[in-house]
Parts: sequence; C-alpha cells; structure tokens
Amino acid sequence: MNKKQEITADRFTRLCKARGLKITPQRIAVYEALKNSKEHPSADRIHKQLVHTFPSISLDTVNRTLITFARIGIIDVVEGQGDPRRFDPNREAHHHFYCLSCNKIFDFHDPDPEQIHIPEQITQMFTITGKRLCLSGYCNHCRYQAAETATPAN
Amino acid sequence: MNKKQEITADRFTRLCKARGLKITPQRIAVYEALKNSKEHPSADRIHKQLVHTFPSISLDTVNRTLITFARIGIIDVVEGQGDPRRFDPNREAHHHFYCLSCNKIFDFHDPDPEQIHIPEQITQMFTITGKRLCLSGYCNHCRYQAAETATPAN
DNA sequence: TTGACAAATACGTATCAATCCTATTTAATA
DNA sequence: TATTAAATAGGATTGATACGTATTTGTCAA
Ligand SMILES: [Mn+2]
Ligand SMILES: [Mn+2]
Ligand SMILES: [Zn+2]
Ligand SMILES: [Zn+2]
Repeated sequence: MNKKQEITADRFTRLCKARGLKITPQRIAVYEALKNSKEHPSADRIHKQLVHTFPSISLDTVNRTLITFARIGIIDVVEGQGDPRRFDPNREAHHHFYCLSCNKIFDFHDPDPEQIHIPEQITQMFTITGKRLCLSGYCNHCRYQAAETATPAN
Repeated sequence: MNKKQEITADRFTRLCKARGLKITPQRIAVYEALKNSKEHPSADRIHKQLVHTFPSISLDTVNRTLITFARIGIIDVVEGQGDPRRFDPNREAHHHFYCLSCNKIFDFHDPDPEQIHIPEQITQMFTITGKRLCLSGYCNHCRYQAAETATPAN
C-alpha cells in the first residue's frame, strides 16, 4: 500500500466514523474499488470485480454500501438512477429539476440557451445530440419534510 | 375532438408516415397521453392511464411505442434511463457526457463553473443540491458505427 | 373494394437490477 | 473478553423491461 492509498483509506475511515458507520472490510473494498475506477460503474460491475479478491462479498452488500456512501456524501449517484425510464413529449431545448424526494421532474427554460459553454475539446471528441442542465434537490413540496431523512445507517 | 387536438393528431400522423410507421389506435393513444401529460411519465404510468379507455392495450406495446417514438425523434427519454444505477467517486463539481451507444460516461470540467446561470425563480422554488450539465451523443469510438442504427421500426 | 403481406399487437415468459428477509457474523466499546 | 447493535450473506421477491410467438391489422396495389 503506497502513501496515496493510505491517505485515501485514512480519509475514508474518518468520514465513516464521523457518521457512525462501522469500518468493515466490505466497505473498504467497495470504496477502494469505486475510488480507483474511472468508469462510473454500476453496483453489479463493482461486485463482479471485487468477487475475485473477496469471494464472499454479496451483491446486496455492494449495493447497500454504495447507497450508504451516497447518502453520507462521499460518493455520488449519477444520472440513470435505476428508476423506470421517463419520457418527455417536449422536444424544445429545456432543462430539468429532479426532486430527490418525490421523483417529480420539473421543466425550466433558460432565458439564454446559448450561454451554455461546452469546451471545444469536448465538442471535437464527441458527437453531441443532446444537452441539458440537470439540477437535483428538493421541490417546494418536499423540502421541509426532507429534513427528517437524517442519517440512519443501512 | 377540438381543433387543437385535430392539429396535434394531424402532425403526429405526418411524422409517423414520414418514417414509415403505421398509424394504429395504440400509437395515437400513447402519443396523445404523453403529449397531454406534464409529468414526464413512465411507460407504466401511461399504460395505467390508458387502460381505462383502452382496456386491451398492453404494457409491452406502450413501452415499445414510446421507445419507437423516441427513436424517430418525436419524444425524448429523460435522465434515469432505466439502466442500472451508476456511481461516481468524484464529488467535485463536474459534468458528464453520456454515450448512447456504449453507455460510457465521460467526465469533463467546466473552465468557468459559475457560468451556469440558473433562473432566480428556480433557485427560490427549489432547494438545489446538485447541478450538472448532461450531454449525450456518441463517443469517438461509437460515432461512426452509430450511422448504421438507421430507422428500423419496432 | 378487396386481398396479400409486412408490420404491429397482446400476452405469456424470461431476464435483470433492486430490494427484502432473516439467520449469522462482526466491529466497536467498555 | 463479553456485550450488543450494526452489518453481512445469500436466498426469495418485486418490478421494469425485453423477448418469443400466434394473431390481428394497417397499408397499398390490383
Ligand atoms: Mn421536460
Ligand atoms: Mn463523473
Ligand atoms: Zn418533491
Ligand atoms: Zn461510446
């Protein structure tokens, strides 16, 4: 284990303890696997990888662990939240606010759609067919009751 | 049927014919249901609604129909694509490019993160915990072979 | 108007991610 | 080292989606 990894593990330990989470070999393994990945993996993908060196680890644990990490804010869940596919009849360029509590998607329009600047390196490297600002958080309805989703573990 | 709906149906018919799709009662019903919805519904939600007035329509048809519509570009699929949940260890503010062909997610950083302007109405109405520019399209690897995904029906 | 035929549908089955259940194990603390 | 709540493994369940196929139907040309 080199210095960089030790620091990583150390920081991980501090963050877990701060939230009252036990430090388990499974959590360490999941965290390291995700931290060292650049591919925004799914739970299944991480599990498939870990099983080589940690044969007894279960998919359920990997999944729960990742969700726990996301809840305490040491990792993020990215778009494609595993919910059923959602459709939109509105093909005008517009943006979305996604409520993490009630799962509603709210439209909003950008007064100046061209203000969104995309680095030239990106426009060259990819063929871009869609661009959208994706905001997430809590809608007016849900924002107050969201406070009660405190910090239970798992 | 009022004038507005006739125009809607007319435009729908033209778009389908232009792509060689048959005009079926199911497709009309699905299109109307989505068009009149403001909630970015799932296939299941649309099916549940339609079944009242169209008892024989199957969920499979609703689902296929929506995907067909998305492919010919008369509706959109929005974030939460039904894929397995994806995770990101990188909690810095950054953006994503999502390849529609290989499903890879590529990071990119905004040289000027504060350039993203969010209308004041939105910041007041919602508690925003995340903001990200979500681009989609084809990565360098997939962009050429993407041409072959022409316009088969269903 | 009708007949032929490819396209589309209904519905049962299969798949796969996510979640639940619960007996067992284990990290944390004194 | 003993206690205890937290966490895990792994089997079962759920729910969305995709597939296979017999049947129906929209389209178009005769
Ligand atoms: Mn929308
Ligand atoms: Mn990322
Ligand atoms: Zn809400
Ligand atoms: Zn790709």
